[in-house]
Amino acid sequence: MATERYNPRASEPKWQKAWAEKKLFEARNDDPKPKYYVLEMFPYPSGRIHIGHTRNYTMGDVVARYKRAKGFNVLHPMGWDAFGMPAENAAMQNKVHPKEWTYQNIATMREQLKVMGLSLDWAREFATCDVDYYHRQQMLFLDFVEKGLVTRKSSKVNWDPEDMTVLANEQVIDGRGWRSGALVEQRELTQWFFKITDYAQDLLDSLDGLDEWPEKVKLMQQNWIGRSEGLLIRWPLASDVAGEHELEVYTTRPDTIFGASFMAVAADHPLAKKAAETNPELAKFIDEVRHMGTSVAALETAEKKGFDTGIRVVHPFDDSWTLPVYVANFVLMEYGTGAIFGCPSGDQRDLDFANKYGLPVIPVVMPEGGDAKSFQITEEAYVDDGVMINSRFLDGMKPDRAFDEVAKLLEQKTIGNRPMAERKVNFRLRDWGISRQRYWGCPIPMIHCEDCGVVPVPKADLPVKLPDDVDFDRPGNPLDRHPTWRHVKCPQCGKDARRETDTMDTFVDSSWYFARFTAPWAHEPTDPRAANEWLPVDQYIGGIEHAILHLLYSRFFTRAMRATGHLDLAEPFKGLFTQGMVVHETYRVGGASNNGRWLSPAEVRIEDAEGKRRAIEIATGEEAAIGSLEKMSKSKKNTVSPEDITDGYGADTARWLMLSDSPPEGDVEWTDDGAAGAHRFMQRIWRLVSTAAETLAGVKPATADAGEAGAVSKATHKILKAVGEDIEKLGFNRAIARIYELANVLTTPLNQVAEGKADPALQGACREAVEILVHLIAPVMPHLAEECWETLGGTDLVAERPWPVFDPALVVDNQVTYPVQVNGKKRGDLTIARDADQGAVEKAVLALDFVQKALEGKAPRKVIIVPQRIVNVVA
RNA sequence: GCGGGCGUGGUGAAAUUGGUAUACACACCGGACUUAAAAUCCGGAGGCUUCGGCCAUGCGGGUUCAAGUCCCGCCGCCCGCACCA
Repeated sequence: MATERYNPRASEPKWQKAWAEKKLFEARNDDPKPKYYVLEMFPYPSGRIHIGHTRNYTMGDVVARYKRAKGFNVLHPMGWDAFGMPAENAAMQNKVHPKEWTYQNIATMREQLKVMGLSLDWAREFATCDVDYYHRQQMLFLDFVEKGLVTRKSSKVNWDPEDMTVLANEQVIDGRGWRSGALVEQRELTQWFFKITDYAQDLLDSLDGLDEWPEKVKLMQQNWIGRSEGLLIRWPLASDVAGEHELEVYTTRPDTIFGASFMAVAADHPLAKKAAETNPELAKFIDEVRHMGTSVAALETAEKKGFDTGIRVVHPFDDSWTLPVYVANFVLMEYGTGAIFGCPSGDQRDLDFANKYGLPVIPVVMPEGGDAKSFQITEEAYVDDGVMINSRFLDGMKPDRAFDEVAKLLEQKTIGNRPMAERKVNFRLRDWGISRQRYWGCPIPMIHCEDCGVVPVPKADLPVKLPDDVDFDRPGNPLDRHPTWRHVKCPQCGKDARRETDTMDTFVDSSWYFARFTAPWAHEPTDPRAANEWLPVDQYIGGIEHAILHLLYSRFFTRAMRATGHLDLAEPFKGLFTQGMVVHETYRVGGASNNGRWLSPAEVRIEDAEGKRRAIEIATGEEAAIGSLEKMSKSKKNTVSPEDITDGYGADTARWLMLSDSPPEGDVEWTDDGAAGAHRFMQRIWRLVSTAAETLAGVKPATADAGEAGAVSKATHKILKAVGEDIEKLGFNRAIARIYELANVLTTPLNQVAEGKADPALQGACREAVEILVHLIAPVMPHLAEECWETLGGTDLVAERPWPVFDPALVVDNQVTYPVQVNGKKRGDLTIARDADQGAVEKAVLALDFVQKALEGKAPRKVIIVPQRIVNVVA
């Protein structure tokens, strides 16, 4: 009888080797089985695997192993999102080449992932910094250029003058560069853009069809795309300004046009610039606005300020009505036309502005049933639905009718030789600027020639390889000061020309890697046949932090790849799942204030004193404040590395812990107790199986339908069904609870078997139950499952075996126990044959003691019988 | 400001989507085994109770035979976007 403890450190490598030798996880593109593509967002090789990765990849692996057992040809690949700034920062700080740093990290992290026993197809592995990969990305770029999906235009960027690079908005913290701390400047730079806005409407509409995506993510994308329907109105200028005779304004509320009391334009608006030429005070104001901070805090607290340009416009419906044009600091050049008309009564911001500058406030919408004569707006704008007032021919209409009326009338009027108004759909979504003044990224394959302009690198000359001989002793882009790399002949005229030295945003790399996995050996970016066969990804799993950018870019890229013939679908991810974070409580000595000192979990000892948990710093004996659960971060030192579990308890324990207790979309707390508990359960399974294994050796699995054995079979098949359903729905925590339940149910019978006290029927049922148990734990604890299977005499691997099939006859009971309520409160139970008709159930219920007592001899008012559920007697 | 979500034991959480509230786990308590401890196994447990019951899913109301679940109003927490016209 095997009674030793299960030793994961010995077993896990053994089974990993066995799987690898049989190449069980290598997907073949010509496999006739139905396909299933499961993918976890690939990691950035920062140095070490984080516990969050462990959770993410465990979830994907459970799905992959389950689907494989269900008979699918499963593609479950892994790669590395390997370009990006941290490699360059490391180069600057530690004098190590970004390439060396990156590949070193990849090597480390690959080994860490292998310890996890993930069923990954390592044959398809690649890193986005492989020349082989970015070569294909450059091919795609050129195809996009040819298709008109790429433009080059000037745009405002956050410029870090110290690091001499463009920063993304999220890299600007309180107006300063996140790394250098230098004050960020706004600069106009000519940049490369992908024309994602061409697909704005399609990207919005297609969200509807993504019914396996979280509503939350779809909503976030919808808001990000930000579609609005409005009217473009051309207001005549009272007198021409430097040849201009109109001001174009975009509005979603043309119905409020009679409430207009001023116009406001952005500081960068052409009209503002022209007016400033002759007005030094205005020029000064515009300059001030430009230098205002762009940080969230600055915007929130910034006072609404304006400056009257002296320019006047004429109201489209009243030649005698003129309105002043202000330059205002809250109007954005990037949205609409960079100009608005202000209707103070219907917009809080406009109202504040009007009150500040003494502009008229005319209420134009009032609540239905209100009194038009007395209705006034002073401090709070009225933004709800209602009826039009003070609006001449619009009076009495609802705002949406007034909208149409104004649109209809102004469309017919003309200004210059254009209509005075046009209906226009506006999007918040901007084109995707991909230029980065960095070294460690995919070079943009373009050449600047003085005579020919911007010329694409001929495909035959690809790849444009990053030069290795670069130095990072100075800030800025090393490609810009490389002695030879940037000098090149113009492919068109042959004259000396200059390479584009910008590289692509790393989001480009991650926007098509899922397609590359389908045929990573292909010479073209994709093998369209393979891509169309495997895609869309059936189940994509990753963090919510990518809900907008990565997922939106990938959706755009798939469309662009379709337009250029690389694949033939629009939506890359059929099912999306966003998993929660791994959190841990924090410890801090020296008070909760800012001067406190954070401690790592390893530095504290938890004591239980009179029911209260206390954390004591081991080194000093000082008590530390226990802080809330927070995302693991280096600054708060509440990180736990996967090795903390795998070194002691093994990969299966780590995998089990990551999926236990908490729903996968929510945060999971890492606790020592949890890890110990998961490990205890693993040992318990091993003990259950291994102690019974000898007695069960010659026993044939059999399903029993009666007696003690029948109860075992019944419970086992019910749980088998439930676990399958839970995994399909990614309800891993529920699946695990069911498995605990099965272990609890089997404990007594299996002990009987081990003690030789079981009859043949119970032995057969137990044999079957144990086999099912082993298959049920296999997706989560694959190594233990193999060890158990071997102990039971299995000659093949669980990893290559099919998922067990439950017997439908066993999951329904012949007898049903109805809870019986009287007036909605449970008073007892009724056990009756499953197929008893309503009449029989009612008769039996009314005969029950407690029901008779409650009815006091009277007839019930009503008896509600919900078949297979509940009975309620209304007295 | 706009949009969305959440609130259930000491703790993480279940609840077939309107049908027995608290499955499963952690922690806790008791028992067995042990010289002892660990490990393991068995058992207990929402609160109050006059032992008939009564009260409990953030608070208050409503719909319903029946509400954690649906509706209305509060309170609290979390997330996303944000000067978007």
